[in-house]
Amino acid sequence: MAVCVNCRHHGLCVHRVAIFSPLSAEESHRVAELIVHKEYHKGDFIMTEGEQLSRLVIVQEGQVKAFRSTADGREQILYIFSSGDFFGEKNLLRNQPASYSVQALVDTCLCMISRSDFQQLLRAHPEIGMKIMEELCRRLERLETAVESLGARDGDARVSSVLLEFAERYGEEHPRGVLVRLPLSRQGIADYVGLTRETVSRKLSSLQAEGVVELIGNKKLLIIDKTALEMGSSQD
Amino acid sequence: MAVCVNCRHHGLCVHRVAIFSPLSAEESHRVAELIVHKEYHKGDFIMTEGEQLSRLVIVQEGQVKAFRSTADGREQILYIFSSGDFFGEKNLLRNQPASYSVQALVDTCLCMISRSDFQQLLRAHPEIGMKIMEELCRRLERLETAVESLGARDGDARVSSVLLEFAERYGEEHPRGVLVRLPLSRQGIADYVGLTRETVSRKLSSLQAEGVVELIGNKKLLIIDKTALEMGSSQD
DNA sequence: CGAAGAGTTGATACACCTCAAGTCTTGTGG
DNA sequence: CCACAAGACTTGAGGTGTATCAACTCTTCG
Repeated sequence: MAVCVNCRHHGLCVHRVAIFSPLSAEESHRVAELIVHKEYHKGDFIMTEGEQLSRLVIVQEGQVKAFRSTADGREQILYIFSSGDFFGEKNLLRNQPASYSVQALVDTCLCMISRSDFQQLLRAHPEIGMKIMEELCRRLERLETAVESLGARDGDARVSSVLLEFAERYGEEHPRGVLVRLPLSRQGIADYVGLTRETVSRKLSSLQAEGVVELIGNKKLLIIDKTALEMGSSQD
Repeated sequence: MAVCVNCRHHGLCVHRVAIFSPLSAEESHRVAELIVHKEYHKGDFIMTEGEQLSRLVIVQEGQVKAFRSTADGREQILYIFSSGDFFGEKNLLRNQPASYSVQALVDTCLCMISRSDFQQLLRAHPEIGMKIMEELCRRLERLETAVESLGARDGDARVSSVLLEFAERYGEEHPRGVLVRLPLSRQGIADYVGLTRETVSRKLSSLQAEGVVELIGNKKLLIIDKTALEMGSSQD
């Protein structure tokens, strides 16, 4: 694992991260000194449930999934972290082992700050604490929505709303709708919305048959009738 | 709604709340001056999804449920807040409308601090911010577990784990096991674990038939074989 | 004591899972 | 650049757990 190529080419990774926005230019440079870079390949594990982590990890480039494994071999995906997102804060703030595993979805470059540097930074800049709090609140709200989805909505609604979520985060304009590059495989989507691979496949096929979406290979999808998805995602 | 009787009888409610523990005795008294008390009866709504709240709310005495309502009339309970817990922080930190409704499960006394007083307090005592962050992390972890439960475990496992959760929080020693005062009705438990009233009832009956628990009326339950629940909660 | 609400139990329906076969996609080496 | 193999995805048939609907019982409280 070499030093991150991106950081050398594209300037300081510190600038990509919202929680460090309160820092001045000079301070950013000083923080950049504290950062360790690491590259991972698609499929590599970055951390494992139960592990005692001692760094804050920031996604510089790429995409990772955070998930829990159940006794019977299923996975439940909790978060998808992309460029600018961070994780490991729980371990630093409460000195607790990781509550989920993290695995690279594509080749990924990460930035890491040691516990002591992070805590010093927090003390020196309380506004960073505020930024982190805001992010934790955003994350709480996402999980609240996930709980509502998994607990009170049927499969169709869950698939519709995950497509809308992906469109929001990874979609781009297209003459006939919104083109979405899916961050997850069918199995991954299934692990995210609490269904099986086969069921997700069927739901997507019927959305296509209804003319709501168009499947483009396995990694892309075109949303033609966004309104239909919005109707469907809030359950009939 | 009169001034809270409990606060007058039992001293300052500020002392019950972990996030204010960094305050000195003198400061606690000053904070107590800022607090408004309100009483609610069982069933009263304390806040409603979408509402723009302008106070931090602390549960002084009693119990409330936080939940979301779906279009088809189902409810998904997200949290049960008891004495010492707080809510509304999301609205104050990010200036966002409430993402859930809150309703009193029993007669309840609440303490409220205005947005501006709270923000002043946060600025003056960054350690309070740290305490809040810790609590947010705890809440995140609870929701992560809930997502795993709802997404990847079957009904039996969910009922077993909710019983263990209640035992942890509301259980008391008993010669034959752990006696649990249930904070929720059957419908409430169903809304918490994503099942229906009838299914919860059946699961509880069969746990009783297996000798794992003993139902005592509708509001109490004796856990006889805790190990069996622990086995069952992690799925077979 | 009676009525209303909460809980239980049974019968049936249906959504999703499981298992299995087949197809499409992707990446690799000749 | 094509051929092939491995992996990912799709589709079908059948089984299962949970929802639904309905009748009934228990609890609570005026």
